[in-house]
Amino acid sequence: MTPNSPHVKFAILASDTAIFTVRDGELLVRLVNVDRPPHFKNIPGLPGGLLTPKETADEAALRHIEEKAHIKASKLYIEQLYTFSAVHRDPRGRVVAVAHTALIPWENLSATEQMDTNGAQWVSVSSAHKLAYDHDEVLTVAVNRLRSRSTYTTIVSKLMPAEFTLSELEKTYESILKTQFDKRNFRKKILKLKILKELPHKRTGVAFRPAALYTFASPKVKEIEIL
Amino acid sequence: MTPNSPHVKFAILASDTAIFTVRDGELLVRLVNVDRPPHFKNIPGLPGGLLTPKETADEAALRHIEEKAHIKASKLYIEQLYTFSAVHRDPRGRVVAVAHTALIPWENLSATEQMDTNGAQWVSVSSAHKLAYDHDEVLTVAVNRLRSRSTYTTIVSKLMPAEFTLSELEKTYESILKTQFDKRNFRKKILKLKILKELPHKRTGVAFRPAALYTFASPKVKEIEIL
DNA sequence: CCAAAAGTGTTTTTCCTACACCCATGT
DNA sequence: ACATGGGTGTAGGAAAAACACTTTTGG
Repeated sequence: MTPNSPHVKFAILASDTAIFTVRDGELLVRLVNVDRPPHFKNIPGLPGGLLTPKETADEAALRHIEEKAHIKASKLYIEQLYTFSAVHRDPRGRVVAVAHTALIPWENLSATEQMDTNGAQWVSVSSAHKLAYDHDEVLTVAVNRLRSRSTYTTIVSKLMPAEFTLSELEKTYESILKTQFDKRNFRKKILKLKILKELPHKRTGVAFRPAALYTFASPKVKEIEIL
Repeated sequence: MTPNSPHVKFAILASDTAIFTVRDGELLVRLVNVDRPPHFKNIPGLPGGLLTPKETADEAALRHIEEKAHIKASKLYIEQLYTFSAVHRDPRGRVVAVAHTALIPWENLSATEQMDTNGAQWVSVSSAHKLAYDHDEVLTVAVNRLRSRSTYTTIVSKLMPAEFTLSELEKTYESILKTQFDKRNFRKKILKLKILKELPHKRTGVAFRPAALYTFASPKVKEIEIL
């Protein structure tokens, strides 16, 4: 069996993505409408689709994000998650899916991207169930991996806007990990890691004491014990 | 483009595996001979091969491990690593590879499995270079992931035999992480985690004080801060 | 009795946790 | 002046790090 034997070209490759953001202390995922009768009639699912011969799994993921989730792909951070290769995961035939996780700060979304449009919508992760294909499983793996990676990498940086307060960062961690932190201890811990830079200006236009603004010192997601 | 259009079945799926073991404080990887002229003439590479329509990526990985690395697959622990989908990663055509990491304690290998046979050989990770296909990259990703996971999961349990001493466990960590630990502090730390069970008997037949034997309390690989 | 690895305890320092009040601003 | 979230310090306990000698066995 070699790559030139036509009979080995049986599989179809797909790419599905769990796109996350955090709004008002809640972890959201972007779902799209899946309408593929007879198996799926207007069922929510993760945005995704087939690979073309000339693109990598990442490129296909980004393309389908634009086409189906209606979010500009260049604004997203994307990571490969897991490849789902169960023989009957797609009822229509053998489709192997390379799943991805994508992250975007809510503030970086345009007004239309924040909206529910063209069958795409932002849904709280806790209420995203009964998805098409094996997307319940994909989403579970994605959320678990995001939780896990939040504790030993700087991946949360990809959910924060360019400038943010320490309280906002704390709320983001709390919404991902579903825990509460002590404000003073959280600040001490994060600042000791030296992964943030304090900015010279402060948040203005609020009806209370203006908070100091921070930014991540490096755009790279680094492995470092966080919490 | 649907799964029924024949032109989307362009890709060939493969599965490659980095099989690791530790012998004498050295991390080894199993390499096989790749002989696919004109591109690869007797070049070392990771064991792997194509998927058939009826098997998952994991099943294909285990099958190729038996066929090419000549190691009984049921003895291995296997985890999916990453899917490599670069368009030209295989010079013969579009082949997407789902790479895996497999682990086995050296002591669990049979005499023939420990040997270099049929083009398969155990090679120190530090001297495994110039591999076929993109296997240099695959191996780098595999080693980095193994290192990383050693610090926050109990994955090292899959490199330890059923019974081992604390010194042997320490040496295994040291060979993976390329660091040295203080014997006393290492013991305190590991024992405090309660992931080991002390066995009632001791190592016999050695020309020095017999060491207490331990085993992992659970066969599962768990996420827990280790080092 | 020697060689070899096993096993152990203390001190110091760092880190974690729990906890409550004053501060700066806009309205 | 008040409402709102911002920002801070300390004490006590736990964990980490540094460090060297005694023990047990086979030969």
